[in-house]
Amino acid sequence: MELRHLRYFLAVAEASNFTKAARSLRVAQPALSRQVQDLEEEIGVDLLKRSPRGVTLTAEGKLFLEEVRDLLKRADESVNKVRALARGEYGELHIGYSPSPTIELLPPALAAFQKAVPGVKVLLHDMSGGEIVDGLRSGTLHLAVTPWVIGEHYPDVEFEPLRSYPICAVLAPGHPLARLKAIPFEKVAAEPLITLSRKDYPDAHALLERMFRPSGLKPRIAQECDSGSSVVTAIEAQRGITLTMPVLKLVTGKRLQYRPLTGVTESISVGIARAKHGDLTPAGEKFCELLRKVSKTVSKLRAS
Amino acid sequence: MELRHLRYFLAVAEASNFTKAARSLRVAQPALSRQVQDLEEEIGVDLLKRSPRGVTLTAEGKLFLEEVRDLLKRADESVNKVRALARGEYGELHIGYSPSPTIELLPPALAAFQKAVPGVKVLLHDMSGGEIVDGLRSGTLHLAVTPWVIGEHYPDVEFEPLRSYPICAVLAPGHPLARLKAIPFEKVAAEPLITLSRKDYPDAHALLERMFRPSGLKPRIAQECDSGSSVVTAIEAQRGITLTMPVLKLVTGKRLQYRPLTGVTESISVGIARAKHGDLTPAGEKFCELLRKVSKTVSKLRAS
DNA sequence: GCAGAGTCATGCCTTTCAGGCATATCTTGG
DNA sequence: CCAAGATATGCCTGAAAGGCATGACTCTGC
Repeated sequence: MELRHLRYFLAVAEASNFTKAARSLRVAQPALSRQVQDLEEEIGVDLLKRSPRGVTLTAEGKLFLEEVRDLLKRADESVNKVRALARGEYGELHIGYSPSPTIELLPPALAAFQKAVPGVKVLLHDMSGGEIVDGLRSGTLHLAVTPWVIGEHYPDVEFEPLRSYPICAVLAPGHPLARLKAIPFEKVAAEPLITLSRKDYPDAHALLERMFRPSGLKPRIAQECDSGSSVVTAIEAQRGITLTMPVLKLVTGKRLQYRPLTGVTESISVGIARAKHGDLTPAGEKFCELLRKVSKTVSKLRAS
Repeated sequence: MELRHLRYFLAVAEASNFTKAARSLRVAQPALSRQVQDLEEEIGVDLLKRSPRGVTLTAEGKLFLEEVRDLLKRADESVNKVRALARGEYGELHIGYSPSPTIELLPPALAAFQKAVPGVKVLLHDMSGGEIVDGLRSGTLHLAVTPWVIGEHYPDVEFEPLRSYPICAVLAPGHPLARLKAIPFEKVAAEPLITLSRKDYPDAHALLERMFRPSGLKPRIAQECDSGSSVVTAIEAQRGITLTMPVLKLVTGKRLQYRPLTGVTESISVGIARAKHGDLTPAGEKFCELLRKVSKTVSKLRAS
């Protein structure tokens, strides 16, 4: 049985007439007649009652007609779905991200994406840096928007920087250093530090090492937290300070003080991470394109 | 696109390997390779990533695989449904009937049928004689189990008698004639009669005429009812008597008295009515077969 | 580093079968 | 009783599915 048989049967059933169906299918009537005969023979059931003034459906034919209509419709829909997926207009896009550091990029990009390609479901996964790398390598994530320490490499994962942020000190409002407009690195280095956990955020620790190495100093890590919000709480509780990028102001508002550092060259990039060889779906590519566009707009805005 | 393409794609996707898939499909590998190429070309999407050690699915391929699995399964099920219908093991059977007169036949036949062919839904329609004839002619009903006056003919409807019942008089318990063991027809003819309505049950009236004609007497119809239960109520209320078959005892129990008639040759048959040329589904034929079987069993039982 | 085994693709030929044309058969309507 | 219109049948052709041999490529194991 082939789809041809079903298409032919459908045409005959709808026309109640071989001759007319043959015309609409642009085949000769005998060819059509034989194909339908073959179909009936193969399934072993008479579907049509032939008469010299057309055909009528048997009870079996009526049932089969319904089934065939459904089958052909589904076949069509299946092909269209796949084509839509190929055009990036259908499917799911799993994106790993860190909420706070991506606040400048992700929300506008998401809005633009949903407007441009409403057929694609975007699934956001709030994950730590380590989980993101694992997710990309295993294929669970299609891409990630995340901070990245330039110079750190993971096999099979590549990073495309979009925004670069200087590193600043974050203090509780009452902290003695808060009186300075800019804080020299040596002063900061002496303070107890609140950091993200080494297990979940190896990058953050790699960055710390890079910052401290030239000076020969050692960081005094007072506490490791497993999320950004815990860090904020710890700082408010006067347990220490932390070093991170200034965009977090957008999240923490006036609860914490941000001060630029002097004597530090390292910076934090935020951008797109993706698997090196697992090729991205068109929807994913489109999303990257939008992220780049948003990043350009934001860069201009900040420069002016 | 033909089902062949889908079957081939499915085999390749499941084997992740053209060569093995070709073996399981019993075609040569190049033939398979080309068919899948044709499929990809037709839908315009790459479904497989070829490599020198097998194939893997693209994202589009994964989606299409799911669709194809479903499609092929449904195609298979459709054919099986139609075959089951042709074998009489699937579908619906609309049966018109009169509840009381068919009490000997229908319940046992229904039970046997549901046991033998559980895939067929039997839909019972409680209808008057006239409605049954209309239903059979229009095709709403596949068949009917109903009383029939032998000798009455309707175009396009044929009747097969299964059981034949004598006609008896039905009286309220206190009725004067109830003292007789058997009632001569002339005595009955003088009584006021309760009948079914002429509009809905032309047969019942045809039967009355046949009974009265030889004697030259005229029936005194006191009341026409539109259902058997109304007749029962009217008799209990002493409005008159009625003439019908003795099986109704099984329904009315001791509420009414049944007395045989003398001097009457007419009888009432109960059996299968069906459209003359609209051929019955196999399920319908099977049901008729069971009715005949039940009728034989009952006849033997009553004879002994 | 190379041979070998495995992969999928390509070229060429054969075979199958869908499709076209002519025509037979049947029923209905005028 | 014939014409019109329906489906089925016989015969032939051509497109395309399939088979075989082979090519191109990549891993694996020696």
